[in-house]
Amino acid sequence: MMDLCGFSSPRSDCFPAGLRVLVVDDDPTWLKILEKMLKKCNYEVTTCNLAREALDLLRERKDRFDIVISDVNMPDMDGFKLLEQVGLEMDLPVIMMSVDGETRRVMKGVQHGACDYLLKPIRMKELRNIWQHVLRKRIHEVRDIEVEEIYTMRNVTEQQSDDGKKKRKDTSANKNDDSSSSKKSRVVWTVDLHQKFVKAVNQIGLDKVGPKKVLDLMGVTWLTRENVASHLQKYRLYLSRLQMENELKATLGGIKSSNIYSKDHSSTNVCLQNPLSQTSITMQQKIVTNESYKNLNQKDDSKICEENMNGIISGPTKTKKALLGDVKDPMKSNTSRLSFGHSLPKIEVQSWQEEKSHFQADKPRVASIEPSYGNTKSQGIERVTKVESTAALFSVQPQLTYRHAFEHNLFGDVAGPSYRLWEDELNCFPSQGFSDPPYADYGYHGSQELIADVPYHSLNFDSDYTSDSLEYPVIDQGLFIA
DNA sequence: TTCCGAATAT
DNA sequence: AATATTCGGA
Repeated sequence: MMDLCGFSSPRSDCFPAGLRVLVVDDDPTWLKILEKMLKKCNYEVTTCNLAREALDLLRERKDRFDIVISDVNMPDMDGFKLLEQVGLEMDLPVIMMSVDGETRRVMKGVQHGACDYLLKPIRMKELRNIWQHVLRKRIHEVRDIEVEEIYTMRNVTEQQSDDGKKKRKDTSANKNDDSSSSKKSRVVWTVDLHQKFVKAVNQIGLDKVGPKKVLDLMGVTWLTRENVASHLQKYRLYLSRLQMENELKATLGGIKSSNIYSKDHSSTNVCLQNPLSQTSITMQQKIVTNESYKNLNQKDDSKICEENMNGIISGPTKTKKALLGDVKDPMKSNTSRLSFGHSLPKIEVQSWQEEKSHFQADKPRVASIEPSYGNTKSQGIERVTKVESTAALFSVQPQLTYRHAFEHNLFGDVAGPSYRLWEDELNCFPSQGFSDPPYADYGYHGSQELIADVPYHSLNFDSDYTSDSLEYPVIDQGLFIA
């Protein structure tokens, strides 16, 4: 087992004690109460009644705190915003809290990366254990590094930073660290990241995009232009493919039936079903790429998107929030559903040991899964550091990928699905299944697993999660769909 | 020189 | 499949 004291946790000597907690709440009363309670836990407490202030504090010295506890409702800045910023900039575990336990909000919190969500009134017993999140994160970090080491053992030489180019400044937060020597971790384009990307692209305009501009706009320090370029390339491919499908559909007789690519694997084939489109598209792809890309440009793509979305999403396409809306739109295309009707595949938790050996064997870093959907040869879910591949369910299957993008989410490594904050889309959640989500009342309180032998375990969670056929929303990851 | 993007490599 | 790297050309 790991030597828990091994990782350079600041003050690892007496670990849980002295945990540096930043509490953010606009209500001074709560602030006081929390402070008191936290101090009773032997934590080192800093309070703050303004989110912005908190952010400043955090930015000032990002290594000054171990964990943040923040209220959700605050006048100066939405708690979620804060959460997001923190996740982005320093990657500290953040616990959210609020009085209401409204499912949506909790979910939103979790989706935004909260590692826990506490309901007020908060009691001691809920605070006593918050250090686990810090620990969990550390474990993850260590593991990530090990994994990377193993994974990239070979390409050691690497580019020596020859001249004084602007080197990425790398927030130690982002495990992008290339410390020690030789690791160039691959960028994982999480939904989150991709969102930023698309947002930037849209802002610039398809006609004027370039990796550089996008990179700048995205403001993700550790990304490189190459990263973006690569992604952009793929994105363009995606767009043109998208457009071609559109054209095809149009050609084939304006049947704008939404269900064309419906998931019914075996069902009576709809006249437009894939075989044709598939092939012809692939065949043409190369040729058309450029052209169509340009066309796409000229057509107002929001239109296109609308077309695509018609019927897939219930209700009219919302145009509010243009940016974000547009962002996801293209991805919405007929290639996916908003929700799908299978229960979440089962995740079998592996122990650290097992997993590790997996890596060493250079075996697929994939948890055992039980895909419940059709034809897929997909692996369904990954719960490990890198996402190697997403199921190639182009036409039909939505995918759930569990990415480490959610490192610090509530469930530790068995993260939530990687759908992400499509702000307005929470509507799309199949409400029935969620009346009693695991998030709300599940807690880590009292869980000992961390210090036990199976750090990555999510005991109860698992059963909770899988037992019922909760349906999960699928956010199209367009791009991630091959 | 820096940036692009297609092609190609991993 | 997803991302990185290369390389000829603006």
